[in-house]
Parts: sequence; C-alpha cells; structure tokens
Amino acid sequence: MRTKDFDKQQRIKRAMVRLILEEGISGASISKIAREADVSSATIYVYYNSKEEMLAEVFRECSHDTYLFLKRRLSESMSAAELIEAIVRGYYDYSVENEEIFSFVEQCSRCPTLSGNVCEEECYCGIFDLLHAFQSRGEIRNYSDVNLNALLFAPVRFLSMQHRIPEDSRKEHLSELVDILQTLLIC
Amino acid sequence: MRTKDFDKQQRIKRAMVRLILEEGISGASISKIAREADVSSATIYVYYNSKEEMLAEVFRECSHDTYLFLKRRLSESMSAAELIEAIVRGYYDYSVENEEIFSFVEQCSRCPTLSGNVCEEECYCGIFDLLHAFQSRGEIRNYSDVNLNALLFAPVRFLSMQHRIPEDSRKEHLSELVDILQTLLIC
Amino acid sequence: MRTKDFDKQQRIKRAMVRLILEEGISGASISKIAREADVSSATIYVYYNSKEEMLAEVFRECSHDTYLFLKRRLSESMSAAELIEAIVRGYYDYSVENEEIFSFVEQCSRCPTLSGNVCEEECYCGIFDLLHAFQSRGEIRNYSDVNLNALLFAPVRFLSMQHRIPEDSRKEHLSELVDILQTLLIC
Amino acid sequence: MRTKDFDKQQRIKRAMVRLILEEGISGASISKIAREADVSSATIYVYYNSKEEMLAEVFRECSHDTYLFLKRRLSESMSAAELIEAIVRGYYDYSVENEEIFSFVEQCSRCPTLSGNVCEEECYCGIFDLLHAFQSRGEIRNYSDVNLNALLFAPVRFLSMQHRIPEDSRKEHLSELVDILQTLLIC
DNA sequence: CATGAATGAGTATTCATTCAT
DNA sequence: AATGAATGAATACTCATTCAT
Repeated sequence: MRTKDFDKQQRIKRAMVRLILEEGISGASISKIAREADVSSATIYVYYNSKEEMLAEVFRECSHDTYLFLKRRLSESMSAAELIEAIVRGYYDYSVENEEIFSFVEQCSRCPTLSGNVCEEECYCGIFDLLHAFQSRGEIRNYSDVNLNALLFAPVRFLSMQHRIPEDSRKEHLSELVDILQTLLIC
Repeated sequence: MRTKDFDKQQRIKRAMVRLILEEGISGASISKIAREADVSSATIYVYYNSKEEMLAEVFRECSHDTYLFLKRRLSESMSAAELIEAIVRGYYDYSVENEEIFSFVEQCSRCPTLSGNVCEEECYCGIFDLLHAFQSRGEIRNYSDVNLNALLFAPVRFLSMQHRIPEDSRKEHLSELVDILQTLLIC
Repeated sequence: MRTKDFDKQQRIKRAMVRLILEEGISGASISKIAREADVSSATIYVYYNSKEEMLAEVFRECSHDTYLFLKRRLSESMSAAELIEAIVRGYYDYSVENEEIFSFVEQCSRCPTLSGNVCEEECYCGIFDLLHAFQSRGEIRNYSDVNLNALLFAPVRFLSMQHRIPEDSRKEHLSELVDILQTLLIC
Repeated sequence: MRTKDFDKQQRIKRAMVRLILEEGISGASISKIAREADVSSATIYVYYNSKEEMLAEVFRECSHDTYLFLKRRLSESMSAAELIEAIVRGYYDYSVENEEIFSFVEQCSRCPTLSGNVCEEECYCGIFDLLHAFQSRGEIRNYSDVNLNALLFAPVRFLSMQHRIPEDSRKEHLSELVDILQTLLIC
C-alpha cells in the first residue's frame, strides 16, 4: 500500500517534469499531467493542495536532487583541480542525463511566481562548505560565493542549453571550460 | 481607412513584457495584455496572427534591443580591459535599467516552445566580430566563442537574477567579476 | 465518484435539437445549448469531445430514431398498398410529431461538413429489406433502391417542409400522394 | 466603373456560395468571404446591409437562377413526355453543373432563419403555368401543384445529393426516374 | 485512497460590424 | 466606392478545482 501510493506520486512528478520539458510551464496543465501519469486529475489533489504548491515542491526536490548528484562526486580529499573538474563535469553530466529535470529547474528558476518561493541556491550550501574548506587551505582563490557560483555553474548551464551545438563539440568546449576555470580559480 | 497606430502596438508589446515580468509567461494571457495595454483583445490580432507569433516576434526584438544597447557602448579603439569592462557592466546595467525586458528574454530563452524558433545568440554576432578583432590582435585569449559567451554573459545573467542580494552588494560583486574576467581573458 | 447523469446528456441533446430547429445550425452555439439544457458549457465536454462530434453523434441517433419509429409501423403481413401507406403516412406523422428532430436531421443532411461523416441512408436498410421482400413476391415494382427511396421519402420530406400550407390542406395532399405512390409502385 | 462594381459584387456572391458548399453556412464568415473574393470585409457592407440580408438576397437570386436555367429548356410546343424529361434532366444537369449554387440553395432552404424570408417556390411559378397549360390540354394528370412539385423536383434533389453513388450510376437512375415520372404523370 | 462528474472562470481566437480616411 | 483598423460580443474549448461516491 505504501509503495503503491509512493509510486503514484512519483508518476505524477515525472509526468509534470516531462511535460514541462516538452511544452513549457504553461503547457503543463493538471489534466495533461494526470493523463500522462495515468491517474485521475482528482488524485493529484490527494498529494498536493494546488498546482502552485506542486510546482514549488517538485522544483525544490529537483534542485535538491541536482545537488545530491553533485555532492556524491565530490570529496575533501580531492585536489583543487580535481574538485573543480568534478563540479563542472558533474553538473554538465547531470544536465545531459537528466534533461527533463534540468530544463524544468531552469524554467522554474526564471519564473517570477516560482523563484520567489524557492531558494535554489540554498541547496548548494553543502558544496560551498567544501569550497570554503579549499579556500581556507589556500588552494582555491578567495572569490565571493556569488562569483564562485556564477563562474562554476552559469557557464555550464549556458553550454548545456546549446542544443544547436552537437554533443561531441559541446564536450570539447566543456574540456576547455574546465581548463579555464582551473587556471582561474586555483591559487 | 484608419492608419495603423504604432503607439498601440508599442503599448501591446510593453504590456506583454511587463506582465511576463510580474506573472511569468503562463500568467500573461491575451485578455490581461489587452487590459494592460488598454486595447480590445481583438485589436491584438490586428498586429499579430497568434499569441505564439507575438511572443516570438517580441522575443526577437528584445534580444536585438539588448545587443544594440551593448554595441553602442563598445568600440574597437578601446583597450582589452576597457572592452571587457564595457561588456560586463553594460550587460549588467541593461538588466537593471530594463528589468522587464531582461526577465522576459530570460524566460523566453528557457521556454522550449519558444527558444527553438528564435536564435538569441545570432543577435550577438556583432559583438563577437569585435572580440575576434581583439583576439587576432593578440589582446584577448583565443578561447572559443561559446566559452567567451559563457564566461562574459552567463555569470552576469546569474548575478542580475539575485534579487535577494541588495543592489549595492551586487555592484561590488560585479566589480570583482570584472576584475576576474579581465585577468582571465587578457593575454 | 459521481455517476454519469444520463438525464443530463438527454437534456443536452434535446436542447441542441430544439435550438437548431429555431435558429439553424449556425445559431446553436455551445453556450446557448448549455443554457437551454441548464448545465455548464464545460459539462457538455464531459459527454462529447467536440461540437462536431456531438452533432454527428446526435445526427446518427436521430436518423436511427426515425427509422425505428417507421419500422414499428410496418410488417411483412401487410398488403403492398398498406405498406406504402404506412411508410408515407408514418414518415409524415413522424415529421409532424417530432418537428425538432426532423428539422435537425434535414439540416444536418444538407451540411457538407456533417453529411460526409454520417450515412443517414444506412439506417433505412431494414425498411429496404422489407421492400425487397415485397418486390420478390411480385407485389411491388422492381425499381432501384435509390429511386424507391427518392419516391417514397423525398416527396414527403418536401411536403413536411411546406409550413406555409395549413396542416389540414397538407393532410389532403398527403392522401393524394399516397394514392399516387400506390398506383405507381404496386404491380 | 459600373462594370467594376458589378464585378466586385459578383465576386462576393460567388465567394459566399463557394464557401458555403465547402464549409456550410456556419463556416462562411464575412472575413472568409472577403478574403475569398479579394475585397476588404468592409466592402461587403457597401453592397449589403448585413450578413443576413446578403444571404437572403443571394438565396433569392440563386433560386431564380435555377428557374431561369430550367425555363430556357422548356417550351409549350413540347410533348408531355418531352416536357417531363426536360424538367427532370434539366434540374439534374443544373445541380451537377452548378454544384455550388445547388448546395447553397439546399442549405438555405432548410435553414429556419432563412427559409421563412424567401419563398423559393415563388420562383417556379412560371414552370407551373406551363404545367397547368399541359394539364388543361389533358396531357398531364391533374395532380395538385404541391404534389407535382414534390414528385418532379424532390426525387431529383435526393438523387443529386447521393455523392456516394458514382456519376455514371446516378445517370442511369435518372433515366429510370424519367421513365417512372412520365408513366406516372402523362394521361 | 481514488476517481469520474461537474463547473465557474478562464483561454485564445473569430465574429459581424463600424469608423476614419 | 473602398478599405485597413478597431472592437464588443461571441465562439469553441480548457483550466484548476471540488464534489459525491
């Protein structure tokens, strides 16, 4: 019984995220989500109070999910170069392997009615703790968190969005980006 | 025959852009736009064939507008450091002075049903011609266009979105970012 | 779960048919139908996927209804004269007693976007089986089905439409028509 | 100048009739008609006071047109058999050669908001004068006008509508029908 | 828990018509 | 006479949500 419900909720989430990749936030209606998840639209209201809350909650979960994916690849015992490479490549890999979630988060974080309620960056605090450790050990330059964030994640995000550029070519750009960020951030 | 009232079309565009800043793409319905622009919703269809086409057209215009704003601030006679500063600060200034347009473009470029039809980057080609000139003069490092784009614009975009950080503080981060990018990109 | 309210669907059908009698197909909008049936216009879409499908489905049902009405009045044990009279008078009676349905079917069968999808004549096959029996018994002349159809039904249809002619007078014309068709069709 | 205007009005009429054949009365909007006739929709209101009046007027004209077509083929010097054949075949030929007008008239004559204002049958009075002449000469049976109308025109109308039946086959049925009506109506 | 039925308020779009030129 | 612009009212249809079972 417990598993069954969980599965149903999971299907709802996935359906929503999938639909938003394909049709954008405005294209993801409750009834389409329900159809895609193979449940009644009334069932969605068993799990969420409103569409707004559902979006916010799944947005939060997806942001967290990205963070966990990244966190698993990092460790304090790495060198600074390894750390930066792991972050940049890890984030990129996530965006490719989880295109739906990635696009969903990107859209939500730009939507004024959603981004206000969810603090995407909060989720990344664990990664910044790690970066601080490297900074205090004098291995990574003392740039502000905001700029570290801006330099480590935003360019990758941009690269991931370039669907016009073929995968292979994007991979090469990524390697270049890793090099750039390593020379930039390592003391 | 009545002549086309271009002020009316301007009001429609502005109303749409404004609404999308406040309520997101899904919140900007034709009737809300019409009310905000003080025209009948039927009038919108005098100027545009569909909501989709209207969005795409205004998206294109706004992207171009951003480029023109930036282009006006740049010149080949600048030093490399000045050029980079002008791009970064110019882009930031634009995002602050034209918050509505900036948020609108950000949202459109993430929306899968829109970004496919409009090539935002195309507009920036003029700026890349300038960067290429500096590269061939050996003043700016020979990174690929994609990564130049990723490093010059994406971090600023990220910074502009941090509405939680007070304006003053953001300005300081921006100065740091200018320094970082100058040391990174100048030979 | 609420159970489907078949009375509600009946009301929708009747409202549509009634409206089409009064205002024609183009005058029967979904919202008028909904108001007449005392349901929300959204409710109509619980029962039908589109206006087009609704029209086609009710058109089919009404054609069938006419046939059933007629069929009940006919039997193989009749004489040829009785059969022809039963068909002609039966069809006429139906058109008078069910003016709404009759006018609805007439309009639908002339509408190019509808008549293509519904084969009104199909419904009448049962009656033609009966006529064939009389033909093979040598009691009714061996005219083709198309012409039997044309002669037995089309003139009555025409007569039923003559709202300018008072009911009494029409009845007399009908009697004449019965005589004509009997002498024409009986061997 | 005179011809030019006349031509414009002619184009409007034809566009309307053509559209109604293809999409039914409800599919023929002023703007579609205008587009099809290559005039501005405002121009239509130079020639007609309203859509309703335009429909009624063109309906009347088309009915009259049918009558004129038929009248030209008939003459008092014909034999009764020739007359009946000329009427039946003439009416059928008209329906084939002028499919648009025929379908238009059929639809209008079933539409309750139109048929009330236009008396289609009025137009046919000339033909009935001719039939009366044959009746008083004792060459055609003394059936009532209503039934003559019902028998001479309604079956042909029905046959013309059978688009499922191939043209060749329909022609054969028509010949049978001519025979039937000749034996029926001639003394 | 789960759901099909039901709906008021909304959607994008088109309508017939009028206006100003 | 002719027309593109403009619109209030309507169009078919969908929305997020609630209800009854």
